[in-house]
Amino acid sequence: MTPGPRTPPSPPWPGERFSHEALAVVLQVRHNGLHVLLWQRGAPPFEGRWALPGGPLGDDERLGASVSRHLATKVDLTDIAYLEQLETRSDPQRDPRGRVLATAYLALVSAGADPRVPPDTAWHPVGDLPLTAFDHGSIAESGRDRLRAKLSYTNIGFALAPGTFTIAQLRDIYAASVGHPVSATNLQRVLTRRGVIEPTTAAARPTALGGRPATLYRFVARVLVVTNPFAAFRPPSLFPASP
Amino acid sequence: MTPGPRTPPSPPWPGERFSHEALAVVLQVRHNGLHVLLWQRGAPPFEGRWALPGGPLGDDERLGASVSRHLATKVDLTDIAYLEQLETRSDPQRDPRGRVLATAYLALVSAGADPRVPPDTAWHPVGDLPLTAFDHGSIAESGRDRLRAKLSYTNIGFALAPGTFTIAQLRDIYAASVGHPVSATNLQRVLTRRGVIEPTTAAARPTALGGRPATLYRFVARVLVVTNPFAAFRPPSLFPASP
DNA sequence: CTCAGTTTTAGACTCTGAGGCGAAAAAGTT
DNA sequence: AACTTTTTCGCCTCAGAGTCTAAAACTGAG
Repeated sequence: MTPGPRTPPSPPWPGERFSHEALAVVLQVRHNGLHVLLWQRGAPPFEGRWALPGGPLGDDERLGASVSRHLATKVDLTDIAYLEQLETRSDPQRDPRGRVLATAYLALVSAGADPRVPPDTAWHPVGDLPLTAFDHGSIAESGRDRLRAKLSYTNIGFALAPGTFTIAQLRDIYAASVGHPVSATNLQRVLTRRGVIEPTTAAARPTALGGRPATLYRFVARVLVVTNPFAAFRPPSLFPASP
Repeated sequence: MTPGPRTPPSPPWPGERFSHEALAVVLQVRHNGLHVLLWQRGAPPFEGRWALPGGPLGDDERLGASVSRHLATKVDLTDIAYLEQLETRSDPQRDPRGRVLATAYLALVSAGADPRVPPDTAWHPVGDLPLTAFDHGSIAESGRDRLRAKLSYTNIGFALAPGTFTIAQLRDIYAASVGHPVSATNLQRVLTRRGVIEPTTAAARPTALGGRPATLYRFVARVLVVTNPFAAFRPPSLFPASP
């Protein structure tokens, strides 16, 4: 046997090398509003401004794993119900210290969960951000937009809602996320018809101050499923029948 | 005046540095099929296999510009009607020579254009790819899926169709892209109702062998516009009227 | 213990608009 | 005049919006 790899000597990779960081837009519905997790920088540049959690990509690490690792120090990992790559920013000027590429992820935390976060981090309403560092403000908005779009044609709500919930709770979660009122009646009908949510058998009630106890619902699947929206572009069910 | 920048001395950026390349999934409808532009590697690794066009990110270059630059050597720049970032691949093993991050872009070329390409590059049916190098096969499929999804809820067809076209031509383009037959009748009504296409006044006919001359249509806008699909999640038009 | 009040769910209707499907009409060519 | 291809029209279905009402199930007062 010839020892070592069989690959012929390959030329060194021609390009430059770049610093790279993984960032997370962590979103959660709290207090009937959509919030994003930010931490306040304690050192220049942008000292005092708020930044997305994240950090440098590890030597032998994939980007998704890197986000998870960095988030582990900010929020409990098990609280992240969904993670999806958003986009990669490459503006050479985006970091005044030098060039750093950044790949941003969208991370969702279920409502109700209240992970411990370090003292320098806090949840901010995504519609009313504080002064942000770098390009993190626009990245956060990009994450918010992605979530809003996906809410309408996927079951991504599973990552925002607790494991079991009433329609009223779900309405509040959706309303907070999309940024405008949502009809509970329509929401219930549309989501059940699509097969996205289902009532639990042991429909019970958690608490209230009088009033009919609500049925508890749950999401049928807890992985992303897109509902085929436009019949216009589905494969036709019927073809001109052969004579 | 104090000379030089005012920023206090900042610590060096902590992370490693990574090679980074920009790749393009260049799609075009040709011969009634959706094709992707690939070039055949002439050297290891993956010698003889087909790869996406692209190359190393430049020192002071943004990713989008890098794709354009690398494409310029493969196809005429002006033939790229649309460019959009797809995703960033970070598997440490994706290149056997060493770690290279790759950011892929989706690039669309209008049907009818026939850019000169170098001798080692060729168009391949995206539904029947040859042996591909690295993870380029799955990236190409990812681009195809993105295009298919966007065809249904955006006007992205403007980048696939020539400046002016008949409904029949457009039907063929859509059918080739989505991979199944499309009804010309429905396509015309849906796209005009959405305000995506419009008939040209000088509706004329190019050629045929008998038959009614077709009206020439054009896309109203040649930048991406998404049509708000789900009224379910639009802001409600009516509120419970105050008494 | 019962009854009134409250709160919320759940279901019944109707209405609208988008899209699917098929056939007739239009406008050329041979 | 026959043929061909495209356009246009009408009808049907279905998803979703919006409104209203009945029913359910709890709280608290009498």
